[in-house]
Amino acid sequence: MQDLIIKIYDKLYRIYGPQGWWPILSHEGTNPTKKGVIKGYHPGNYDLPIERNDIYEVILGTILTQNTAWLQADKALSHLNQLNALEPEKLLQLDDETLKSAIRCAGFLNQKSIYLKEITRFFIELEGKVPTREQLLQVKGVGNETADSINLYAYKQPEFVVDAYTKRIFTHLGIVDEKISYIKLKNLFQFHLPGSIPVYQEYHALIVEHAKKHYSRKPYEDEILNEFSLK
DNA sequence: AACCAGGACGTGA
DNA sequence: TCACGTCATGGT
Repeated sequence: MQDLIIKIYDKLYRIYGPQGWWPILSHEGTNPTKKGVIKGYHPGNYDLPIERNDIYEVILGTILTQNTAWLQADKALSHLNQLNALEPEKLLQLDDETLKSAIRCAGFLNQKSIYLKEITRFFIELEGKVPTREQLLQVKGVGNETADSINLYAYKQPEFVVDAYTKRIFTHLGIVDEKISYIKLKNLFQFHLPGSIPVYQEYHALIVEHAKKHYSRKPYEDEILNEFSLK
């Protein structure tokens, strides 16, 4: 099992290369494997985000992309940027209708407009400090995956991110039961991996990249990771 | 023209 | 805890 988790990572990394997550608007993309939206990815650079507004932008993105294609979240961020609102104090000044129209393309506009302002107030109160997982989970609109995404990609903390794709791939391979909880699956990865921020960041991104290509429509056929199947 | 997208929340067993 | 309905828009 230990080798399995690492071997799968190695193979995905060999195939797809560094993913450059989390994409940031102001950083021009250089990842040729990505179609459509390559803007903002910064493969191989694990120092980002550095600037306060870039950290904030990553956080906004984690909310906007909930159950939504990144392309749409990216558009919403561009709209906010046009409104000069990729800064916490500015976003709070937007009236709700303006905010909703800016993020409409990302769906769930009524909830997400509330969530964005909630997380923004929380972000300001932090005053630059790194939030704990428990603190994040208390913010309305922040669940397990979003909390871990914020910690891993905005604050570079060692929290492994699990998403629907992760569960889909690893249940398909017969490595875990489909009813496994978020926390148990997360702990499985953290137990078998070195506590490396780049590895955590890449592994989740690689899972998403691989799943988009091979797990978006049933029946799932994964000739790439099939050699690791336990079924 | 259904199906899907880098989930979270509220509710009732 | 845990399963289930709901939230919304846009791409394929």
